[in-house]
Amino acid sequence: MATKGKPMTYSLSEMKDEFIGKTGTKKRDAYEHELSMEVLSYMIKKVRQERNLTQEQLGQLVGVQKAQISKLESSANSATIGTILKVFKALKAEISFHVKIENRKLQFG
Amino acid sequence: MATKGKPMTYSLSEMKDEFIGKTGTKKRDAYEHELSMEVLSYMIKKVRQERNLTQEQLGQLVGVQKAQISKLESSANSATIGTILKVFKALKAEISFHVKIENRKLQFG
DNA sequence: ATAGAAGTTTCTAAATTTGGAAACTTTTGA
DNA sequence: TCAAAAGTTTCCAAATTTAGAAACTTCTAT
Repeated sequence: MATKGKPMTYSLSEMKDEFIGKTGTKKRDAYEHELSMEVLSYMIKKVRQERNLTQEQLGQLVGVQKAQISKLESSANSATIGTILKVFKALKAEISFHVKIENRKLQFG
Repeated sequence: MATKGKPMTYSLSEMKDEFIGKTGTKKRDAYEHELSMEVLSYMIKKVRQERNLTQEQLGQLVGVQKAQISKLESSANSATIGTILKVFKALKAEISFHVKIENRKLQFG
């Protein structure tokens, strides 16, 4: 898709800034928060597929029925860290957490 | 601390391989699992300190009593993803998750 | 088109987390 | 040294997650 003069590639951050709002705005915060909420569900599913496993097979590896895998893949935000780690362990996948401290003043009171 | 001839710097992975065991060994797996279990607790505390907050102040930001913050900082593995995200949001910190798929065959049956 | 595989939803009970409140312990700074 | 601040632990109840089982829906390959 050609446009006139404007570069066609943006980094993900730049796109977020432009279309969603700069880091710190309410809209961006909400977006990032929702993104984080569902990213783990997506990851579990993605890795399972990468491993060519059905939910039932993964369930066996974890030691639960397929229904629990399905629920996790649809919404992991209410799952405990321990549960998530158990699943990734069964998938032979290493998960790591990275924290970035934003340069904004905290408000409270 | 000087030694003869041997380089003094290792990457974290190399050190893990040498002192704990290669990825895939039971010992390494156990280590990684335990590490993941507690890293979030550590991160919450670290970021809070980085922000120069007491547990009570962070509690106010999150909307809970300081006791809950203390419990989270001592053991986050049983907390839900949602709870963890709520705390990091209050700390104005972005958390991201990274998954690395290990190249090992899965066994099940 | 269709049957079976794969995935989703619902109901239920047990297990566990969340959070308050208060007592307790440790740390800190004067 | 000591009092106050900061952090931890315990008890309890409400809220929520976990998991099984089964019914239901969607997907897939023939």
